[in-house]
Amino acid sequence: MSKWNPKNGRVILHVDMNSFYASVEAAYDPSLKGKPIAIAGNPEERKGIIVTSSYEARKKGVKTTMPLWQAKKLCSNLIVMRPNFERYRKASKEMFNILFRFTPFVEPVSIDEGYMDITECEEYGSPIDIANQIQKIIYQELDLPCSIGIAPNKFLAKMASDMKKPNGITILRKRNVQEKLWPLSIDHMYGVGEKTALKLQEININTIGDLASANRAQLKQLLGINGEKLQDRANGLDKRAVDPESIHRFKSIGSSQTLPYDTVEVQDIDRLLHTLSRNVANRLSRKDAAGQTLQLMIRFHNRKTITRSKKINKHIDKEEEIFVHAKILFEENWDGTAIRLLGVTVQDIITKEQMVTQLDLFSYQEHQEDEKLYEVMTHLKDKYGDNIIRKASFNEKRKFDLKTSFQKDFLDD
DNA sequence: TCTGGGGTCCTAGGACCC
DNA sequence: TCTGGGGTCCTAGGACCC
Repeated sequence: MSKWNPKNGRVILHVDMNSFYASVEAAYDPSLKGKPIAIAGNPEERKGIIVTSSYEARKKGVKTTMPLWQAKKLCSNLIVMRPNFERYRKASKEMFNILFRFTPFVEPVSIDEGYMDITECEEYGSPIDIANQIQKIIYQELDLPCSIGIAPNKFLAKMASDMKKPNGITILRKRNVQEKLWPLSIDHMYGVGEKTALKLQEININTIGDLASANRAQLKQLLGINGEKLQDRANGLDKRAVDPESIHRFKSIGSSQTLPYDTVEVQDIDRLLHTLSRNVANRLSRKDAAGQTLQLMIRFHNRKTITRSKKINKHIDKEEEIFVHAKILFEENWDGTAIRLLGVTVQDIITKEQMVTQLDLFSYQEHQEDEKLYEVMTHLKDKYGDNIIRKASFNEKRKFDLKTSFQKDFLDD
């Protein structure tokens, strides 16, 4: 077997579990196998939409996010189950542990899919051998089906894993892009959603091949930087590394909930805000983290949705702190009409460990500077009054530097 | 009879600083 | 009375994904 050669490039796998939640349920209760299953929320609480469905249900036209009543109309013998996230998280963990047997370069991207960089995994055989082994082990040990894409980069691997479902293994080499990728409809491209597809179709870009050869300047004008990124991908180019650490660098933690009925009752609203704040606080505490920005989402009765956020002068992680800030934002932004959904998210998250480091730096450097500046400002305010800064004209302002000339003025005094 | 909940990344305008 | 432009932070919203 040939040694690794930089010229050969990387070998990336994308492992994608097939109708994951439904498959986990069927593995748990084998009597469900071969039957049309759907995982859906409770319609009594206005959460009756399809989260996932088995292939048997999909054959009848059942699709993710479809309202439950609509799915039942298409598939009268549909077996409907509530989601059991504990069960799915456990299966997910076991699945990723199997991937880690081959390499530490595993990047989970969601509960049911992940990338692997197997460039240096020759000891386990060729890429296709490895994909076969992974698929077999996941099936034997967990009784779960998956599709695997093999390619020189993440984008192509992702597109490849989508080509054969369920239980597929697809190799997508750069030299096959023209034949295998370009004929695909533009709305099948990863990264192209409904809005972008419409925009592209308007300028006569209907396939991935059309995008690959489109006028780059026009794309940039239409979609901004994303236009160039998508065109590179359409040409099979994607330099993103498989990053096993990305899972640890989470940036926000949030919780949102649709109310069983629209409400204007302050008790209902407060109860929900407390529940959401508690959810977020619990998850922050499990990750030993805190965040500096609080975001509130309000969906009104007419589905109009707004988000309002506020940066706070400290990192927060307790239920009460989160609640108080969420409540303030709510009061500032509620027009008194009925509420459908509320969401609370903590952003700008850092771990407690990082917080200690930052605090140390702050107290030894910036804090001292701040104190000096505060003295200066107090002095100037006493001398010139409260509006000194606001009164200064543009011209005067640009001549002065708060930190230097104000201090100089003060020290010369 | 409609349309959940968890995220990430990007953009854009105004404030503010230099 | 005339008067710039670049960089960063904050906030709101949009697009996308599973």
